[in-house]
Amino acid sequence: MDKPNTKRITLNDVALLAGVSSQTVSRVVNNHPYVSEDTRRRVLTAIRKLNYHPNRAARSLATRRSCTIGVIGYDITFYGPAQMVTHIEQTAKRRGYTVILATVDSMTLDEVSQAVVGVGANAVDGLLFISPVVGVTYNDLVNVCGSVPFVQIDTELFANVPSVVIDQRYGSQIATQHLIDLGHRVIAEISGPLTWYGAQARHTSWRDTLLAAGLEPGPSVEGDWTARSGYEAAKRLLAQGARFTGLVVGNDQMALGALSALHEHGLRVPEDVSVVGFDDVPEAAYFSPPLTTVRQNFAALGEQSVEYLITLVEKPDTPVHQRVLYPQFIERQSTRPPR
Amino acid sequence: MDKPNTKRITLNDVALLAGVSSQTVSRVVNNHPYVSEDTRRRVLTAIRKLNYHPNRAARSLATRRSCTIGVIGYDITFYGPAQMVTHIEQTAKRRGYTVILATVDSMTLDEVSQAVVGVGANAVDGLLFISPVVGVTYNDLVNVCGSVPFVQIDTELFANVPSVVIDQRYGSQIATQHLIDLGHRVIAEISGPLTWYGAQARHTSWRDTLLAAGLEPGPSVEGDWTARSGYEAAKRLLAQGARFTGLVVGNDQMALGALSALHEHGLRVPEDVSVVGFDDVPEAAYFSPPLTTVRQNFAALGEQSVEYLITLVEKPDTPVHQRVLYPQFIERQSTRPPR
DNA sequence: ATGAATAATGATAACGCTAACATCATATCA
DNA sequence: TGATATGATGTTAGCGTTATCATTATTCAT
Repeated sequence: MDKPNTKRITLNDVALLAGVSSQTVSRVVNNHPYVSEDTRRRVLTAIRKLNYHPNRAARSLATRRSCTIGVIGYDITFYGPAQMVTHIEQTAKRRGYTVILATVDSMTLDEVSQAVVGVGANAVDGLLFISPVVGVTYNDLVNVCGSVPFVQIDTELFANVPSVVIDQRYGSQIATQHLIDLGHRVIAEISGPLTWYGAQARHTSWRDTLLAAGLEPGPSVEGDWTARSGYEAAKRLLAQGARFTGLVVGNDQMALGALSALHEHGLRVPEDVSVVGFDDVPEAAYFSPPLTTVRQNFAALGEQSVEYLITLVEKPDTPVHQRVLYPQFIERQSTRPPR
Repeated sequence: MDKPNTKRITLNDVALLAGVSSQTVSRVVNNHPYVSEDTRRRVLTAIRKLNYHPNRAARSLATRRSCTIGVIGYDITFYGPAQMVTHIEQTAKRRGYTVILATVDSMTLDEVSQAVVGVGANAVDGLLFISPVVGVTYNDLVNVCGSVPFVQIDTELFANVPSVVIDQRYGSQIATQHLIDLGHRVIAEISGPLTWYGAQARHTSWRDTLLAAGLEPGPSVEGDWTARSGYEAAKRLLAQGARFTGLVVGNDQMALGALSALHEHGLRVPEDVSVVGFDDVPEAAYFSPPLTTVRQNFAALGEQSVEYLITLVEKPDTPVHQRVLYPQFIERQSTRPPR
């Protein structure tokens, strides 16, 4: 199908074959006006015959645009981030953009700026930071990104920076309130790592909701999002002899671990303890018992951040703002009134 | 930190400031020999002062290399693929390469070639296909990729194409044999979608292993990898009145669904039915009961495929081969001898 | 019929970098 | 001492596009 001796096909080759100037071919390729129907057809035929594809590097050198966005992600193997990355890529593709991916091990200024350089700050029209943890500040990012517009995803709530976030405070509130409304009076928590904005928000909101209801916050232990850590956190809670009947957990994986620990301890869910998770991973409905949880729309998070970023790229003077999405409460069988 | 009026900093600006030619700056940037310690230092200082970063597009236009690899993935939200993507990116970074990501909804020739073009076949030094499903053939890919080297991951076993795969046939064999060795005689299966090479391999191997042991393969139902489908598949199995005591499931998520269905049906695991999964997702140890499963090393899959691809990029006449990795059996509490 | 608008094309110069060659010291050897 | 190697630099010419300007043919109103 291809030439054996791989010589790159350029605009000029097409122009020669079509009997026009390379500039005209460029016009056809870029859908510019002022090309007669006739030549357009001839050029298109030549393009197809030679299997020509424009060279991105050359184009972006001439245009100073790359139609590429960089995604800098912190730990994208978890369900949420993986979901986001997928939807970011799909939305970008739909809008004619390509995605360059880079991961960082920590959100330090050093690592992040290295990632930005790696992604090639000047080879990218915009940057997306999946930055759910405390680390570089907005001002750091401004410095690192220079004139490249960027959007942060899943970052601090109510910060006036270009970002798209979920109001997890609200999510945790409805989860906790749900347990209160069922009649629970001692409600413990297994939180995510408090270096994460989301974990922080959920934790604070759990406490505040209890206080607002005139209840003393139950014991709280910190996990690291994994099922294992949820298991261990629950063990620790039980070892402390805490007598809670409600348990709010920072995500579904940890909730699974907690379920396992409670079970081992001879406690039944929901008869003895009600458990509510966070995220609504696809598996949550098949835990035993099916998990009451708070659904986060990671897909929307990904999509909207890309849309926002592209707006910023194409209209640089768009005012900065934070878009806030709301999670949704999902009631299943892991919660019920205390006995 | 940056100039307010965003003028791009070029090699020339650095050269001017350092009082050398732009070529010398280029030499410094690319660590070429024949630059005196003294000028090198001067140039580096100038680079730092101006915060210069080489322009990728220009460089790759001049070099005809991009130090970028394209990853074309089919459904990367599942645990395995997400794991792979992460490790691909990390390995690539370590080796000085950047990753461009593209997803396809199906492995059809059409979609795949579109993705390859989208990724910019000519803006990429090599391509990685996460192609676990039946679809485009090796020859299709050769045509689509032209002279760009590529490696397939997690594809057909024993195909003599540049690829890195896990021997899932073997994995399913040890899983099934484990149940046989425990004394189970009726062993059912919930397979993944048989359009996936892996699902196919596991399915065939489950059957073959039983036949080799002189046993009749139990009933088999097809799922779609989700917990929901595992739940429904198990329901269907039970509705058929199948009297199996062993159940081999195509992945851990479906196994979770099956666990839930068995539980609902009043069957205890492992007392009444032994269940073995596949993948060893981090949650599997916290299912109830903890799941016996077959661990796949997705990290290694990702790493090795990148290493292989880079070899292909840098030494184009490397002979084609398939690297095969082996899964590992993990015994937990969901399997035991039948009563 | 004339000038002005407009459609269709081509020519030329960037874009920022590196490869390849050219140059000029300086060091090394017979 | 002259010939030769080699270290350190500069010059020039692309890489494959697109922007910009220039040119020609065509249409249309006056």
